[in-house]
Amino acid sequence: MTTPMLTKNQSLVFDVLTKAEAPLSAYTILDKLRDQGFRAPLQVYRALDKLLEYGVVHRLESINSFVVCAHPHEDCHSHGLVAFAICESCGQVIEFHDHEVDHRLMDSLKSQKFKAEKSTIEIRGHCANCAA
Amino acid sequence: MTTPMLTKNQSLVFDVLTKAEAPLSAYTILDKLRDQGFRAPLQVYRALDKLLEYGVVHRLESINSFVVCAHPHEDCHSHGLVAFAICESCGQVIEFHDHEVDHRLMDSLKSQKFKAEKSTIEIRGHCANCAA
DNA sequence: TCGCACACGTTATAGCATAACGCAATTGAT
DNA sequence: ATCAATTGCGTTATGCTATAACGTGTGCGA
Repeated sequence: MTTPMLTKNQSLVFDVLTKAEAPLSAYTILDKLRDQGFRAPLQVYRALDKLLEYGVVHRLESINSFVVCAHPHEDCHSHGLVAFAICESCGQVIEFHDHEVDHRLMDSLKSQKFKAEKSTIEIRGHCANCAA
Repeated sequence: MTTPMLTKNQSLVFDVLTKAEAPLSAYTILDKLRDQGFRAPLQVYRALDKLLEYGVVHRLESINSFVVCAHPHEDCHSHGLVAFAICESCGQVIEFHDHEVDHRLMDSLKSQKFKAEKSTIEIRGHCANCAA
C-alpha cells in the first residue's frame, strides 16, 4: 500500500509519534496535541486508524501504545511478520523482521488449517543499555 | 512453578475459564460469577493474577481476554515461548509451542543484547471450521 | 447540482484495569 | 501466648483505553 497525502490530524499524530523516543498511548498523544486544538480521543484514534492502515505506524498490543514504523520505506505489510522487542525500563522499541520465524509459524498453523491474518509478536525485557 | 491449592475465588474463576469454549474478558467472568457472590472487578483480577502466576491461565493481549492453559501438566513457563492462534470468527484458541521459533527469536534478540523476559505471540485469523 | 465519500468535531458511553482503604485468617518467630 | 508479617478478601472510587452515534463541511464525479 502506498501512503497517500496525510491530512492535518494524521500529520500531527504522525509527527508526535516520530519525535517520541518510546511508544505513546492514544491519550498521551491527545495531551501532546491539545495545544494544536485536539480535544477528544476520537481525533487521535481516527488518525491512528489511518496511519495503521497505511502501515506507517504499528500498534503494540501488549502495552496499548503506538510507534512509527522503523522501516518506512519497505512495506511492513508485505514482508510478513513484524516483531517488537520492548524495553520495560526505557520504553525503547526494536522492530525486526524475521522470515525464518515467519515461515516456521505459518507452517505450524498451516498444518492445523488455520488461516492467519494478523499477527502480534512482542517481547518484553530489557535493552542493552538498561540491562542490570 | 508448582500450583498451590487454589482459594475459593481462584477456583471459581478457573472453573469458569475451563468451561468456556473461548477466551473470556475479566468483566465477562465477573458477570458469570455474580450468582456466586462476585461484585467487583478486583475479585476477578486478583484471582487471575494468581492463576497467571501459577501458569494455569494465559492472557491474550490482543483481545484483552484470558484462557486456561492447554497443557496444564507441562510447565508453560519452562518450555519457552507460547503462541496462540485465535479464530476471529468462533473465538477458539489453539495454543502451541515451537522451540524453533523460540530459539530463532531469542537469537535475534541476543545479537542485539536484548534480554527477553515475557513474550506475546498471537496470530489472529480463521480456524479450519470457520475459514470461508 | 445532486449524491457520495471522507475527514472532522462533539458528546456520551462502553469496556478494561488498578489505587487505596480496611478487615479477617494464617503462619511463624520470639 | 502474642506480636508482626503475609495473604486473601470485600468495597468504593477512580483512571485508562476505545468506540458509538450524531451532525458539519468539503471536494469531486455522474
